[in-house]
Amino acid sequence: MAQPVQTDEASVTRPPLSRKRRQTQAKLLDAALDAFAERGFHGASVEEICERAGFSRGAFYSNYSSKTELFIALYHRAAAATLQSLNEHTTPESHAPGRDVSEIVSDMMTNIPHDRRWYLINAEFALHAVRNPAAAATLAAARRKARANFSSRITRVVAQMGRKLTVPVDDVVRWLFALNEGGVSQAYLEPNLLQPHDLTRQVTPFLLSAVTVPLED
Amino acid sequence: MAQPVQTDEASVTRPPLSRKRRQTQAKLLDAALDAFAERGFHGASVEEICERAGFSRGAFYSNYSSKTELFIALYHRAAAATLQSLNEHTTPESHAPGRDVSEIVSDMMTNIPHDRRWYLINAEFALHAVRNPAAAATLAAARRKARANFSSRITRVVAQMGRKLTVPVDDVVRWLFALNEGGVSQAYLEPNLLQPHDLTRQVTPFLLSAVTVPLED
DNA sequence: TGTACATCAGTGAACGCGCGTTCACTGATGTAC
DNA sequence: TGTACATCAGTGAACGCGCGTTCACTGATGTAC
Repeated sequence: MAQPVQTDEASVTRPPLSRKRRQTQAKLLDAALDAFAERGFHGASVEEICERAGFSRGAFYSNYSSKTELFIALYHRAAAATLQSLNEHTTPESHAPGRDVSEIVSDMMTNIPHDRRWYLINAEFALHAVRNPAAAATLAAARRKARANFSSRITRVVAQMGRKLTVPVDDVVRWLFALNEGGVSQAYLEPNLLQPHDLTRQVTPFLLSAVTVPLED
Repeated sequence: MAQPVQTDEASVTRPPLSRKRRQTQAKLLDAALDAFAERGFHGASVEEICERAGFSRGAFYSNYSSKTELFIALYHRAAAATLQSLNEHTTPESHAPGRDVSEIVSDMMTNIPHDRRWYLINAEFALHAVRNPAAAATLAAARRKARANFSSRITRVVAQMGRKLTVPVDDVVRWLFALNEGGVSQAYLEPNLLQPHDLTRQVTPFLLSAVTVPLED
């Protein structure tokens, strides 16, 4: 009865969903985004999600086989959207004149879109993933993609600015992401002291100066 | 009936707990540490905690008025223990000869005790705190204490090594904590790729070199 | 040192409610001729 | 264009179970004399 939206097994060909069905699922996912963000996975009831979306609980289970599956579908949708928005920001920054690598990379980092709801859902999924290897694999894969995006953009910018890195670019990206994650977390804890990207903006220039040198050619 | 262990209102003088009672509470807290770490706040049932501790649920409610209150008591106990262990590490590091500030601070950071259970409980509490101002205040206060500990130790070490900081020490400590939090989180997600303090150990030297200069006197 | 009584600490059965999930059903949409 | 039928999409009442919490109780510990 339920139509799994995500499946690990490939080769499970399924008839495409009707327009109506896709709309219903989108509304359920929108409602779930708000509900999970406000109350967390356990705190948000299936009934609340359905009410917000304007459907009955039966409709829910006609589209998703469980609350967990809905959460996973929501995660995938949001992760895909984030990745796409990263790919669209594809480094026009480096064309700006009179700026150095530190500033450009700092801008790249602070241009990472942030959304409180997505932060909360991501954090909850990450916490779940520490206890659950399958979820950890999903999350690690999503993060690898995001890091790969930054690795290639940073590599390009560094070369364009006539410099080179003294450590592997993948390490630098991990450091930047760790810094950003911790900084965003501090900001959400003390919202009147810090904005989400404040720490990242402050530290990234120091870090990039410390790991780049002029390209000897 | 229940004996609140923590109270915001001061001046509520209460007779001291008997030895037996303190033992019971300690056993319940020990059991809760394991149970909450393994299954999370919602996943761990009161019954499971009581079973692990070797008590009935009635004993539980004779000591704590609710599951939430137990969690908070657990958080305070663990936070106090962590802080105490930090205060005991009170910078004998700087006596070692032939080392620079970067290495010493890097050691300080990587000597922060880490415990998977405590990480999980802390992360869950932090997530809760983003949605709950009262919890945010509690958590922010605990973190301020931990940062203050590092601020004073770093200030001392930097001066002893004949250098000075180019940015406020409190900012540097925030950056180091953000980096550490993000790094530990990455490590718990990919435990076979990273150890909890790997990123911190790699980055701290870069960061400290970038923000210290020789002391001109 | 023994007795009577009060308080303390913990027991365990019962309650009740919220919530995830199921299922028999109905109206709407699509299809064949 | 109309009719008959099958499939689709969603309804909403009901189920049942797990879990947090309560409460009447009992045995252990402390106190007064």
